[in-house]
Amino acid sequence: MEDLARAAGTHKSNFYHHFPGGKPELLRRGLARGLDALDAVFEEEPATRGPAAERLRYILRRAVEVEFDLLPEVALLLRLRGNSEIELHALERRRELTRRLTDVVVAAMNEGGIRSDLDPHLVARLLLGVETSMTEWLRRDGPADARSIADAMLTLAFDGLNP
Amino acid sequence: MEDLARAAGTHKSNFYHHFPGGKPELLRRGLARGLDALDAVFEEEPATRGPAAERLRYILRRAVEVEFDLLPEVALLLRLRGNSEIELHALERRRELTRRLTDVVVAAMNEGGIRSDLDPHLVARLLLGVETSMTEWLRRDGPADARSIADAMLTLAFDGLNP
DNA sequence: GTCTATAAATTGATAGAC
DNA sequence: GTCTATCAATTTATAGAC
Repeated sequence: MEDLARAAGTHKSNFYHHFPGGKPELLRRGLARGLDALDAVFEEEPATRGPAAERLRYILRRAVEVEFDLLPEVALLLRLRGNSEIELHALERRRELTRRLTDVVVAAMNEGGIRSDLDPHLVARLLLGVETSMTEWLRRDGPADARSIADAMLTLAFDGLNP
Repeated sequence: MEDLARAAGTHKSNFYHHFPGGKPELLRRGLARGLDALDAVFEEEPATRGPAAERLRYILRRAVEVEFDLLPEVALLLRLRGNSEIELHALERRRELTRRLTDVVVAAMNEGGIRSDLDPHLVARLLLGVETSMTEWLRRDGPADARSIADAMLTLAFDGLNP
């Protein structure tokens, strides 16, 4: 909290004065921002219509963009342990995200848009794992932009490494 | 430390009595175990000879097995922040692992074993990201074993989702 | 609104009895 | 070797002056 107040150019006491709720509320809001942004992707028009395989591609691409925009918040989602009510609630929301992604994977399999010989829940977890693990090395000022990273990620996920 | 001592069926003081170095040494050893195990995979015979694409498949498969065997230790590698000398050293070793994996990816590309239109360093990061993110949901007593998870992961990475 | 000072709780670690 | 008691540092949070 000392470091945060310093970064904001003030003191801890002033920070608490202007920000009721303290550390737990800070965590709650950060997690909510990341989760809301990822939830919102599923509500975007291209994520709700058309072939499920295309919706899946869209969602994965937009998720990379969200990570670029909300890097600290999404990074929090990678580090949840469930050590408090706030973390438990965020974990449940993260699981709900996995379920929504799984639903799209299942739909794409049923439509024949993607291969159907893999466990859809496992596929969703692996895809979400690639996404969230990016927060470890993504930098908004890094050499690659969101689009090129999403391109590579989608090529890897859909076309595979085989030549 | 209280929780750890309790889990070991004793008290903090007794824990410190039998384990010089305290918390930092505990972290150092945990990280070293995970890193040593992953390093060792690269030294195994199938990882050192034959087509690079096959070596890559072998390394990724063995990494899943290592995660099953050393779940808590490998999970630590996902949460490094560099807040101490110990973490900085572990981060450097984790980067070295990424470099070794990148080398195999580059070799596979040069041999024509995998597609070469992607940035090899990015590919290595994405693959390592899938691996490390598994520690979030892998359970040794879970429904799937290491082999079937590795199978699915390799199918996804090499053949892709396209039908 | 912003500061200094300090309370209150947690926790990494040790002393010392037995 | 194992325990109780406690220290000491850290850190979350507040009181109260200005």
